[in-house]
Amino acid sequence: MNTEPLTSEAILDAAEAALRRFGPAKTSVVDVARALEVSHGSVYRHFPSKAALREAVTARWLERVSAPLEDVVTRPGPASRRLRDWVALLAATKQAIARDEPELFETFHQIATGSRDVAAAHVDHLADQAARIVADGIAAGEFTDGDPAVLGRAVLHATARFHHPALSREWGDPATTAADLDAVLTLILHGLTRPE
Amino acid sequence: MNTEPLTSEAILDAAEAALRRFGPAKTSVVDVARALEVSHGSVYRHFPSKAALREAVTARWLERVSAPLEDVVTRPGPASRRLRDWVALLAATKQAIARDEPELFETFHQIATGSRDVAAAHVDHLADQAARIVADGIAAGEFTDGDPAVLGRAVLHATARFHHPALSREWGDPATTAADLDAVLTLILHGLTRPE
DNA sequence: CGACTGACAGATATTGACATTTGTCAGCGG
DNA sequence: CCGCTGACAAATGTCAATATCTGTCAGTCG
Repeated sequence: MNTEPLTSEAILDAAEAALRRFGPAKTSVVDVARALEVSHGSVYRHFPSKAALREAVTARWLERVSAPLEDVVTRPGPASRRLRDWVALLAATKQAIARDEPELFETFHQIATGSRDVAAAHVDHLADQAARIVADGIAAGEFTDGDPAVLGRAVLHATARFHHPALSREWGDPATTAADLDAVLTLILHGLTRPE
Repeated sequence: MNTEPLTSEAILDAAEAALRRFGPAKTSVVDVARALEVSHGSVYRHFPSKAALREAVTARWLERVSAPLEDVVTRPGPASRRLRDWVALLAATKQAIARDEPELFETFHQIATGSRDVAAAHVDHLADQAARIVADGIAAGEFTDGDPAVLGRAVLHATARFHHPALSREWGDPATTAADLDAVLTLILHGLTRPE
């Protein structure tokens, strides 16, 4: 048969492919093992449970979501522009996946609501990225003073409607959604209160 | 038997009581009719379907949510204070119901996701209330210029995490949640950009 | 020896016969 | 007449028998 050794990476690839094809409800560990032409017992040598396997798939997938965002965080330019682009990219990415890969998106959402750890780590990661842009803006004198950690978290919360999976049903027409997000971003950047 | 005529209001009362007692999944039209000591056929003379009946219950219940908010909209005082209180009251009301009346809350959420009309009307109503406070603030020179309708909607969207039923799972500790909402409200009212 | 298998027990999901519910309507009674 | 009833068909829900799946582990193979 196959002389290649079975790796965790190969299992993750097969698991992701199976989740894409069958969806979270219809994907069994046996399905994944069958695709790799091994017994399902072998899969359990690499992952302690089905839940752990699905979490690993989700973690890897979330990493692929946040990696391109990192570029926006570290690139040069005004913080206000980068914060706008960062949120817009985050929202566009999540919305595109919800539209084009509903199976994987549902898996992610299920795990995010089920086991808190993976989701919480992702949220912390995003909040940190936002906080770093805010910190840059404060350092450059572009933004008003404040705790970057608190402000980054607030930016993420204020834009939750446009990137939180639980609200994917609200994402109707992309143009309207983009306009609504733009209004919220303008509100965050300018604020309501008139400067003295 | 009972000589009183059967009214839509009486049916709504009975339906709400039944939903509270049995929950949305276990409440049948027959249950509602039995409580009123009529046949279930009579209920269908007042509401064309079970879905319509549940929507009517939800609409009446949503009205009871937004009525107290109206007081905050029309009362005197600075717009910034009223906007803060309005959002805080909206969030606190939704969160209290999610905690204390999970049955009714689940019914509402189910209908909100299922049939768009009732939910959309409620969202429009709330956006309008926010817009009126914003309009007051602009008229008083307290807020910067802008379209109140757009800004009211943006305020509702930016605070969705704290009152949208789909995100009720995120409402963990009330103190932390209140602090997070406070950070978002401060962000909205002050904005990030430093005034020149 | 270490990676893998395959049989196994307990947990979970599927199926299909059965019961309840939704929604309609002809007709009863005030 | 008008509001209500109750019998009914179709849709939906329930439940127990059955099948599949998860997770374990003693044993096989290279």
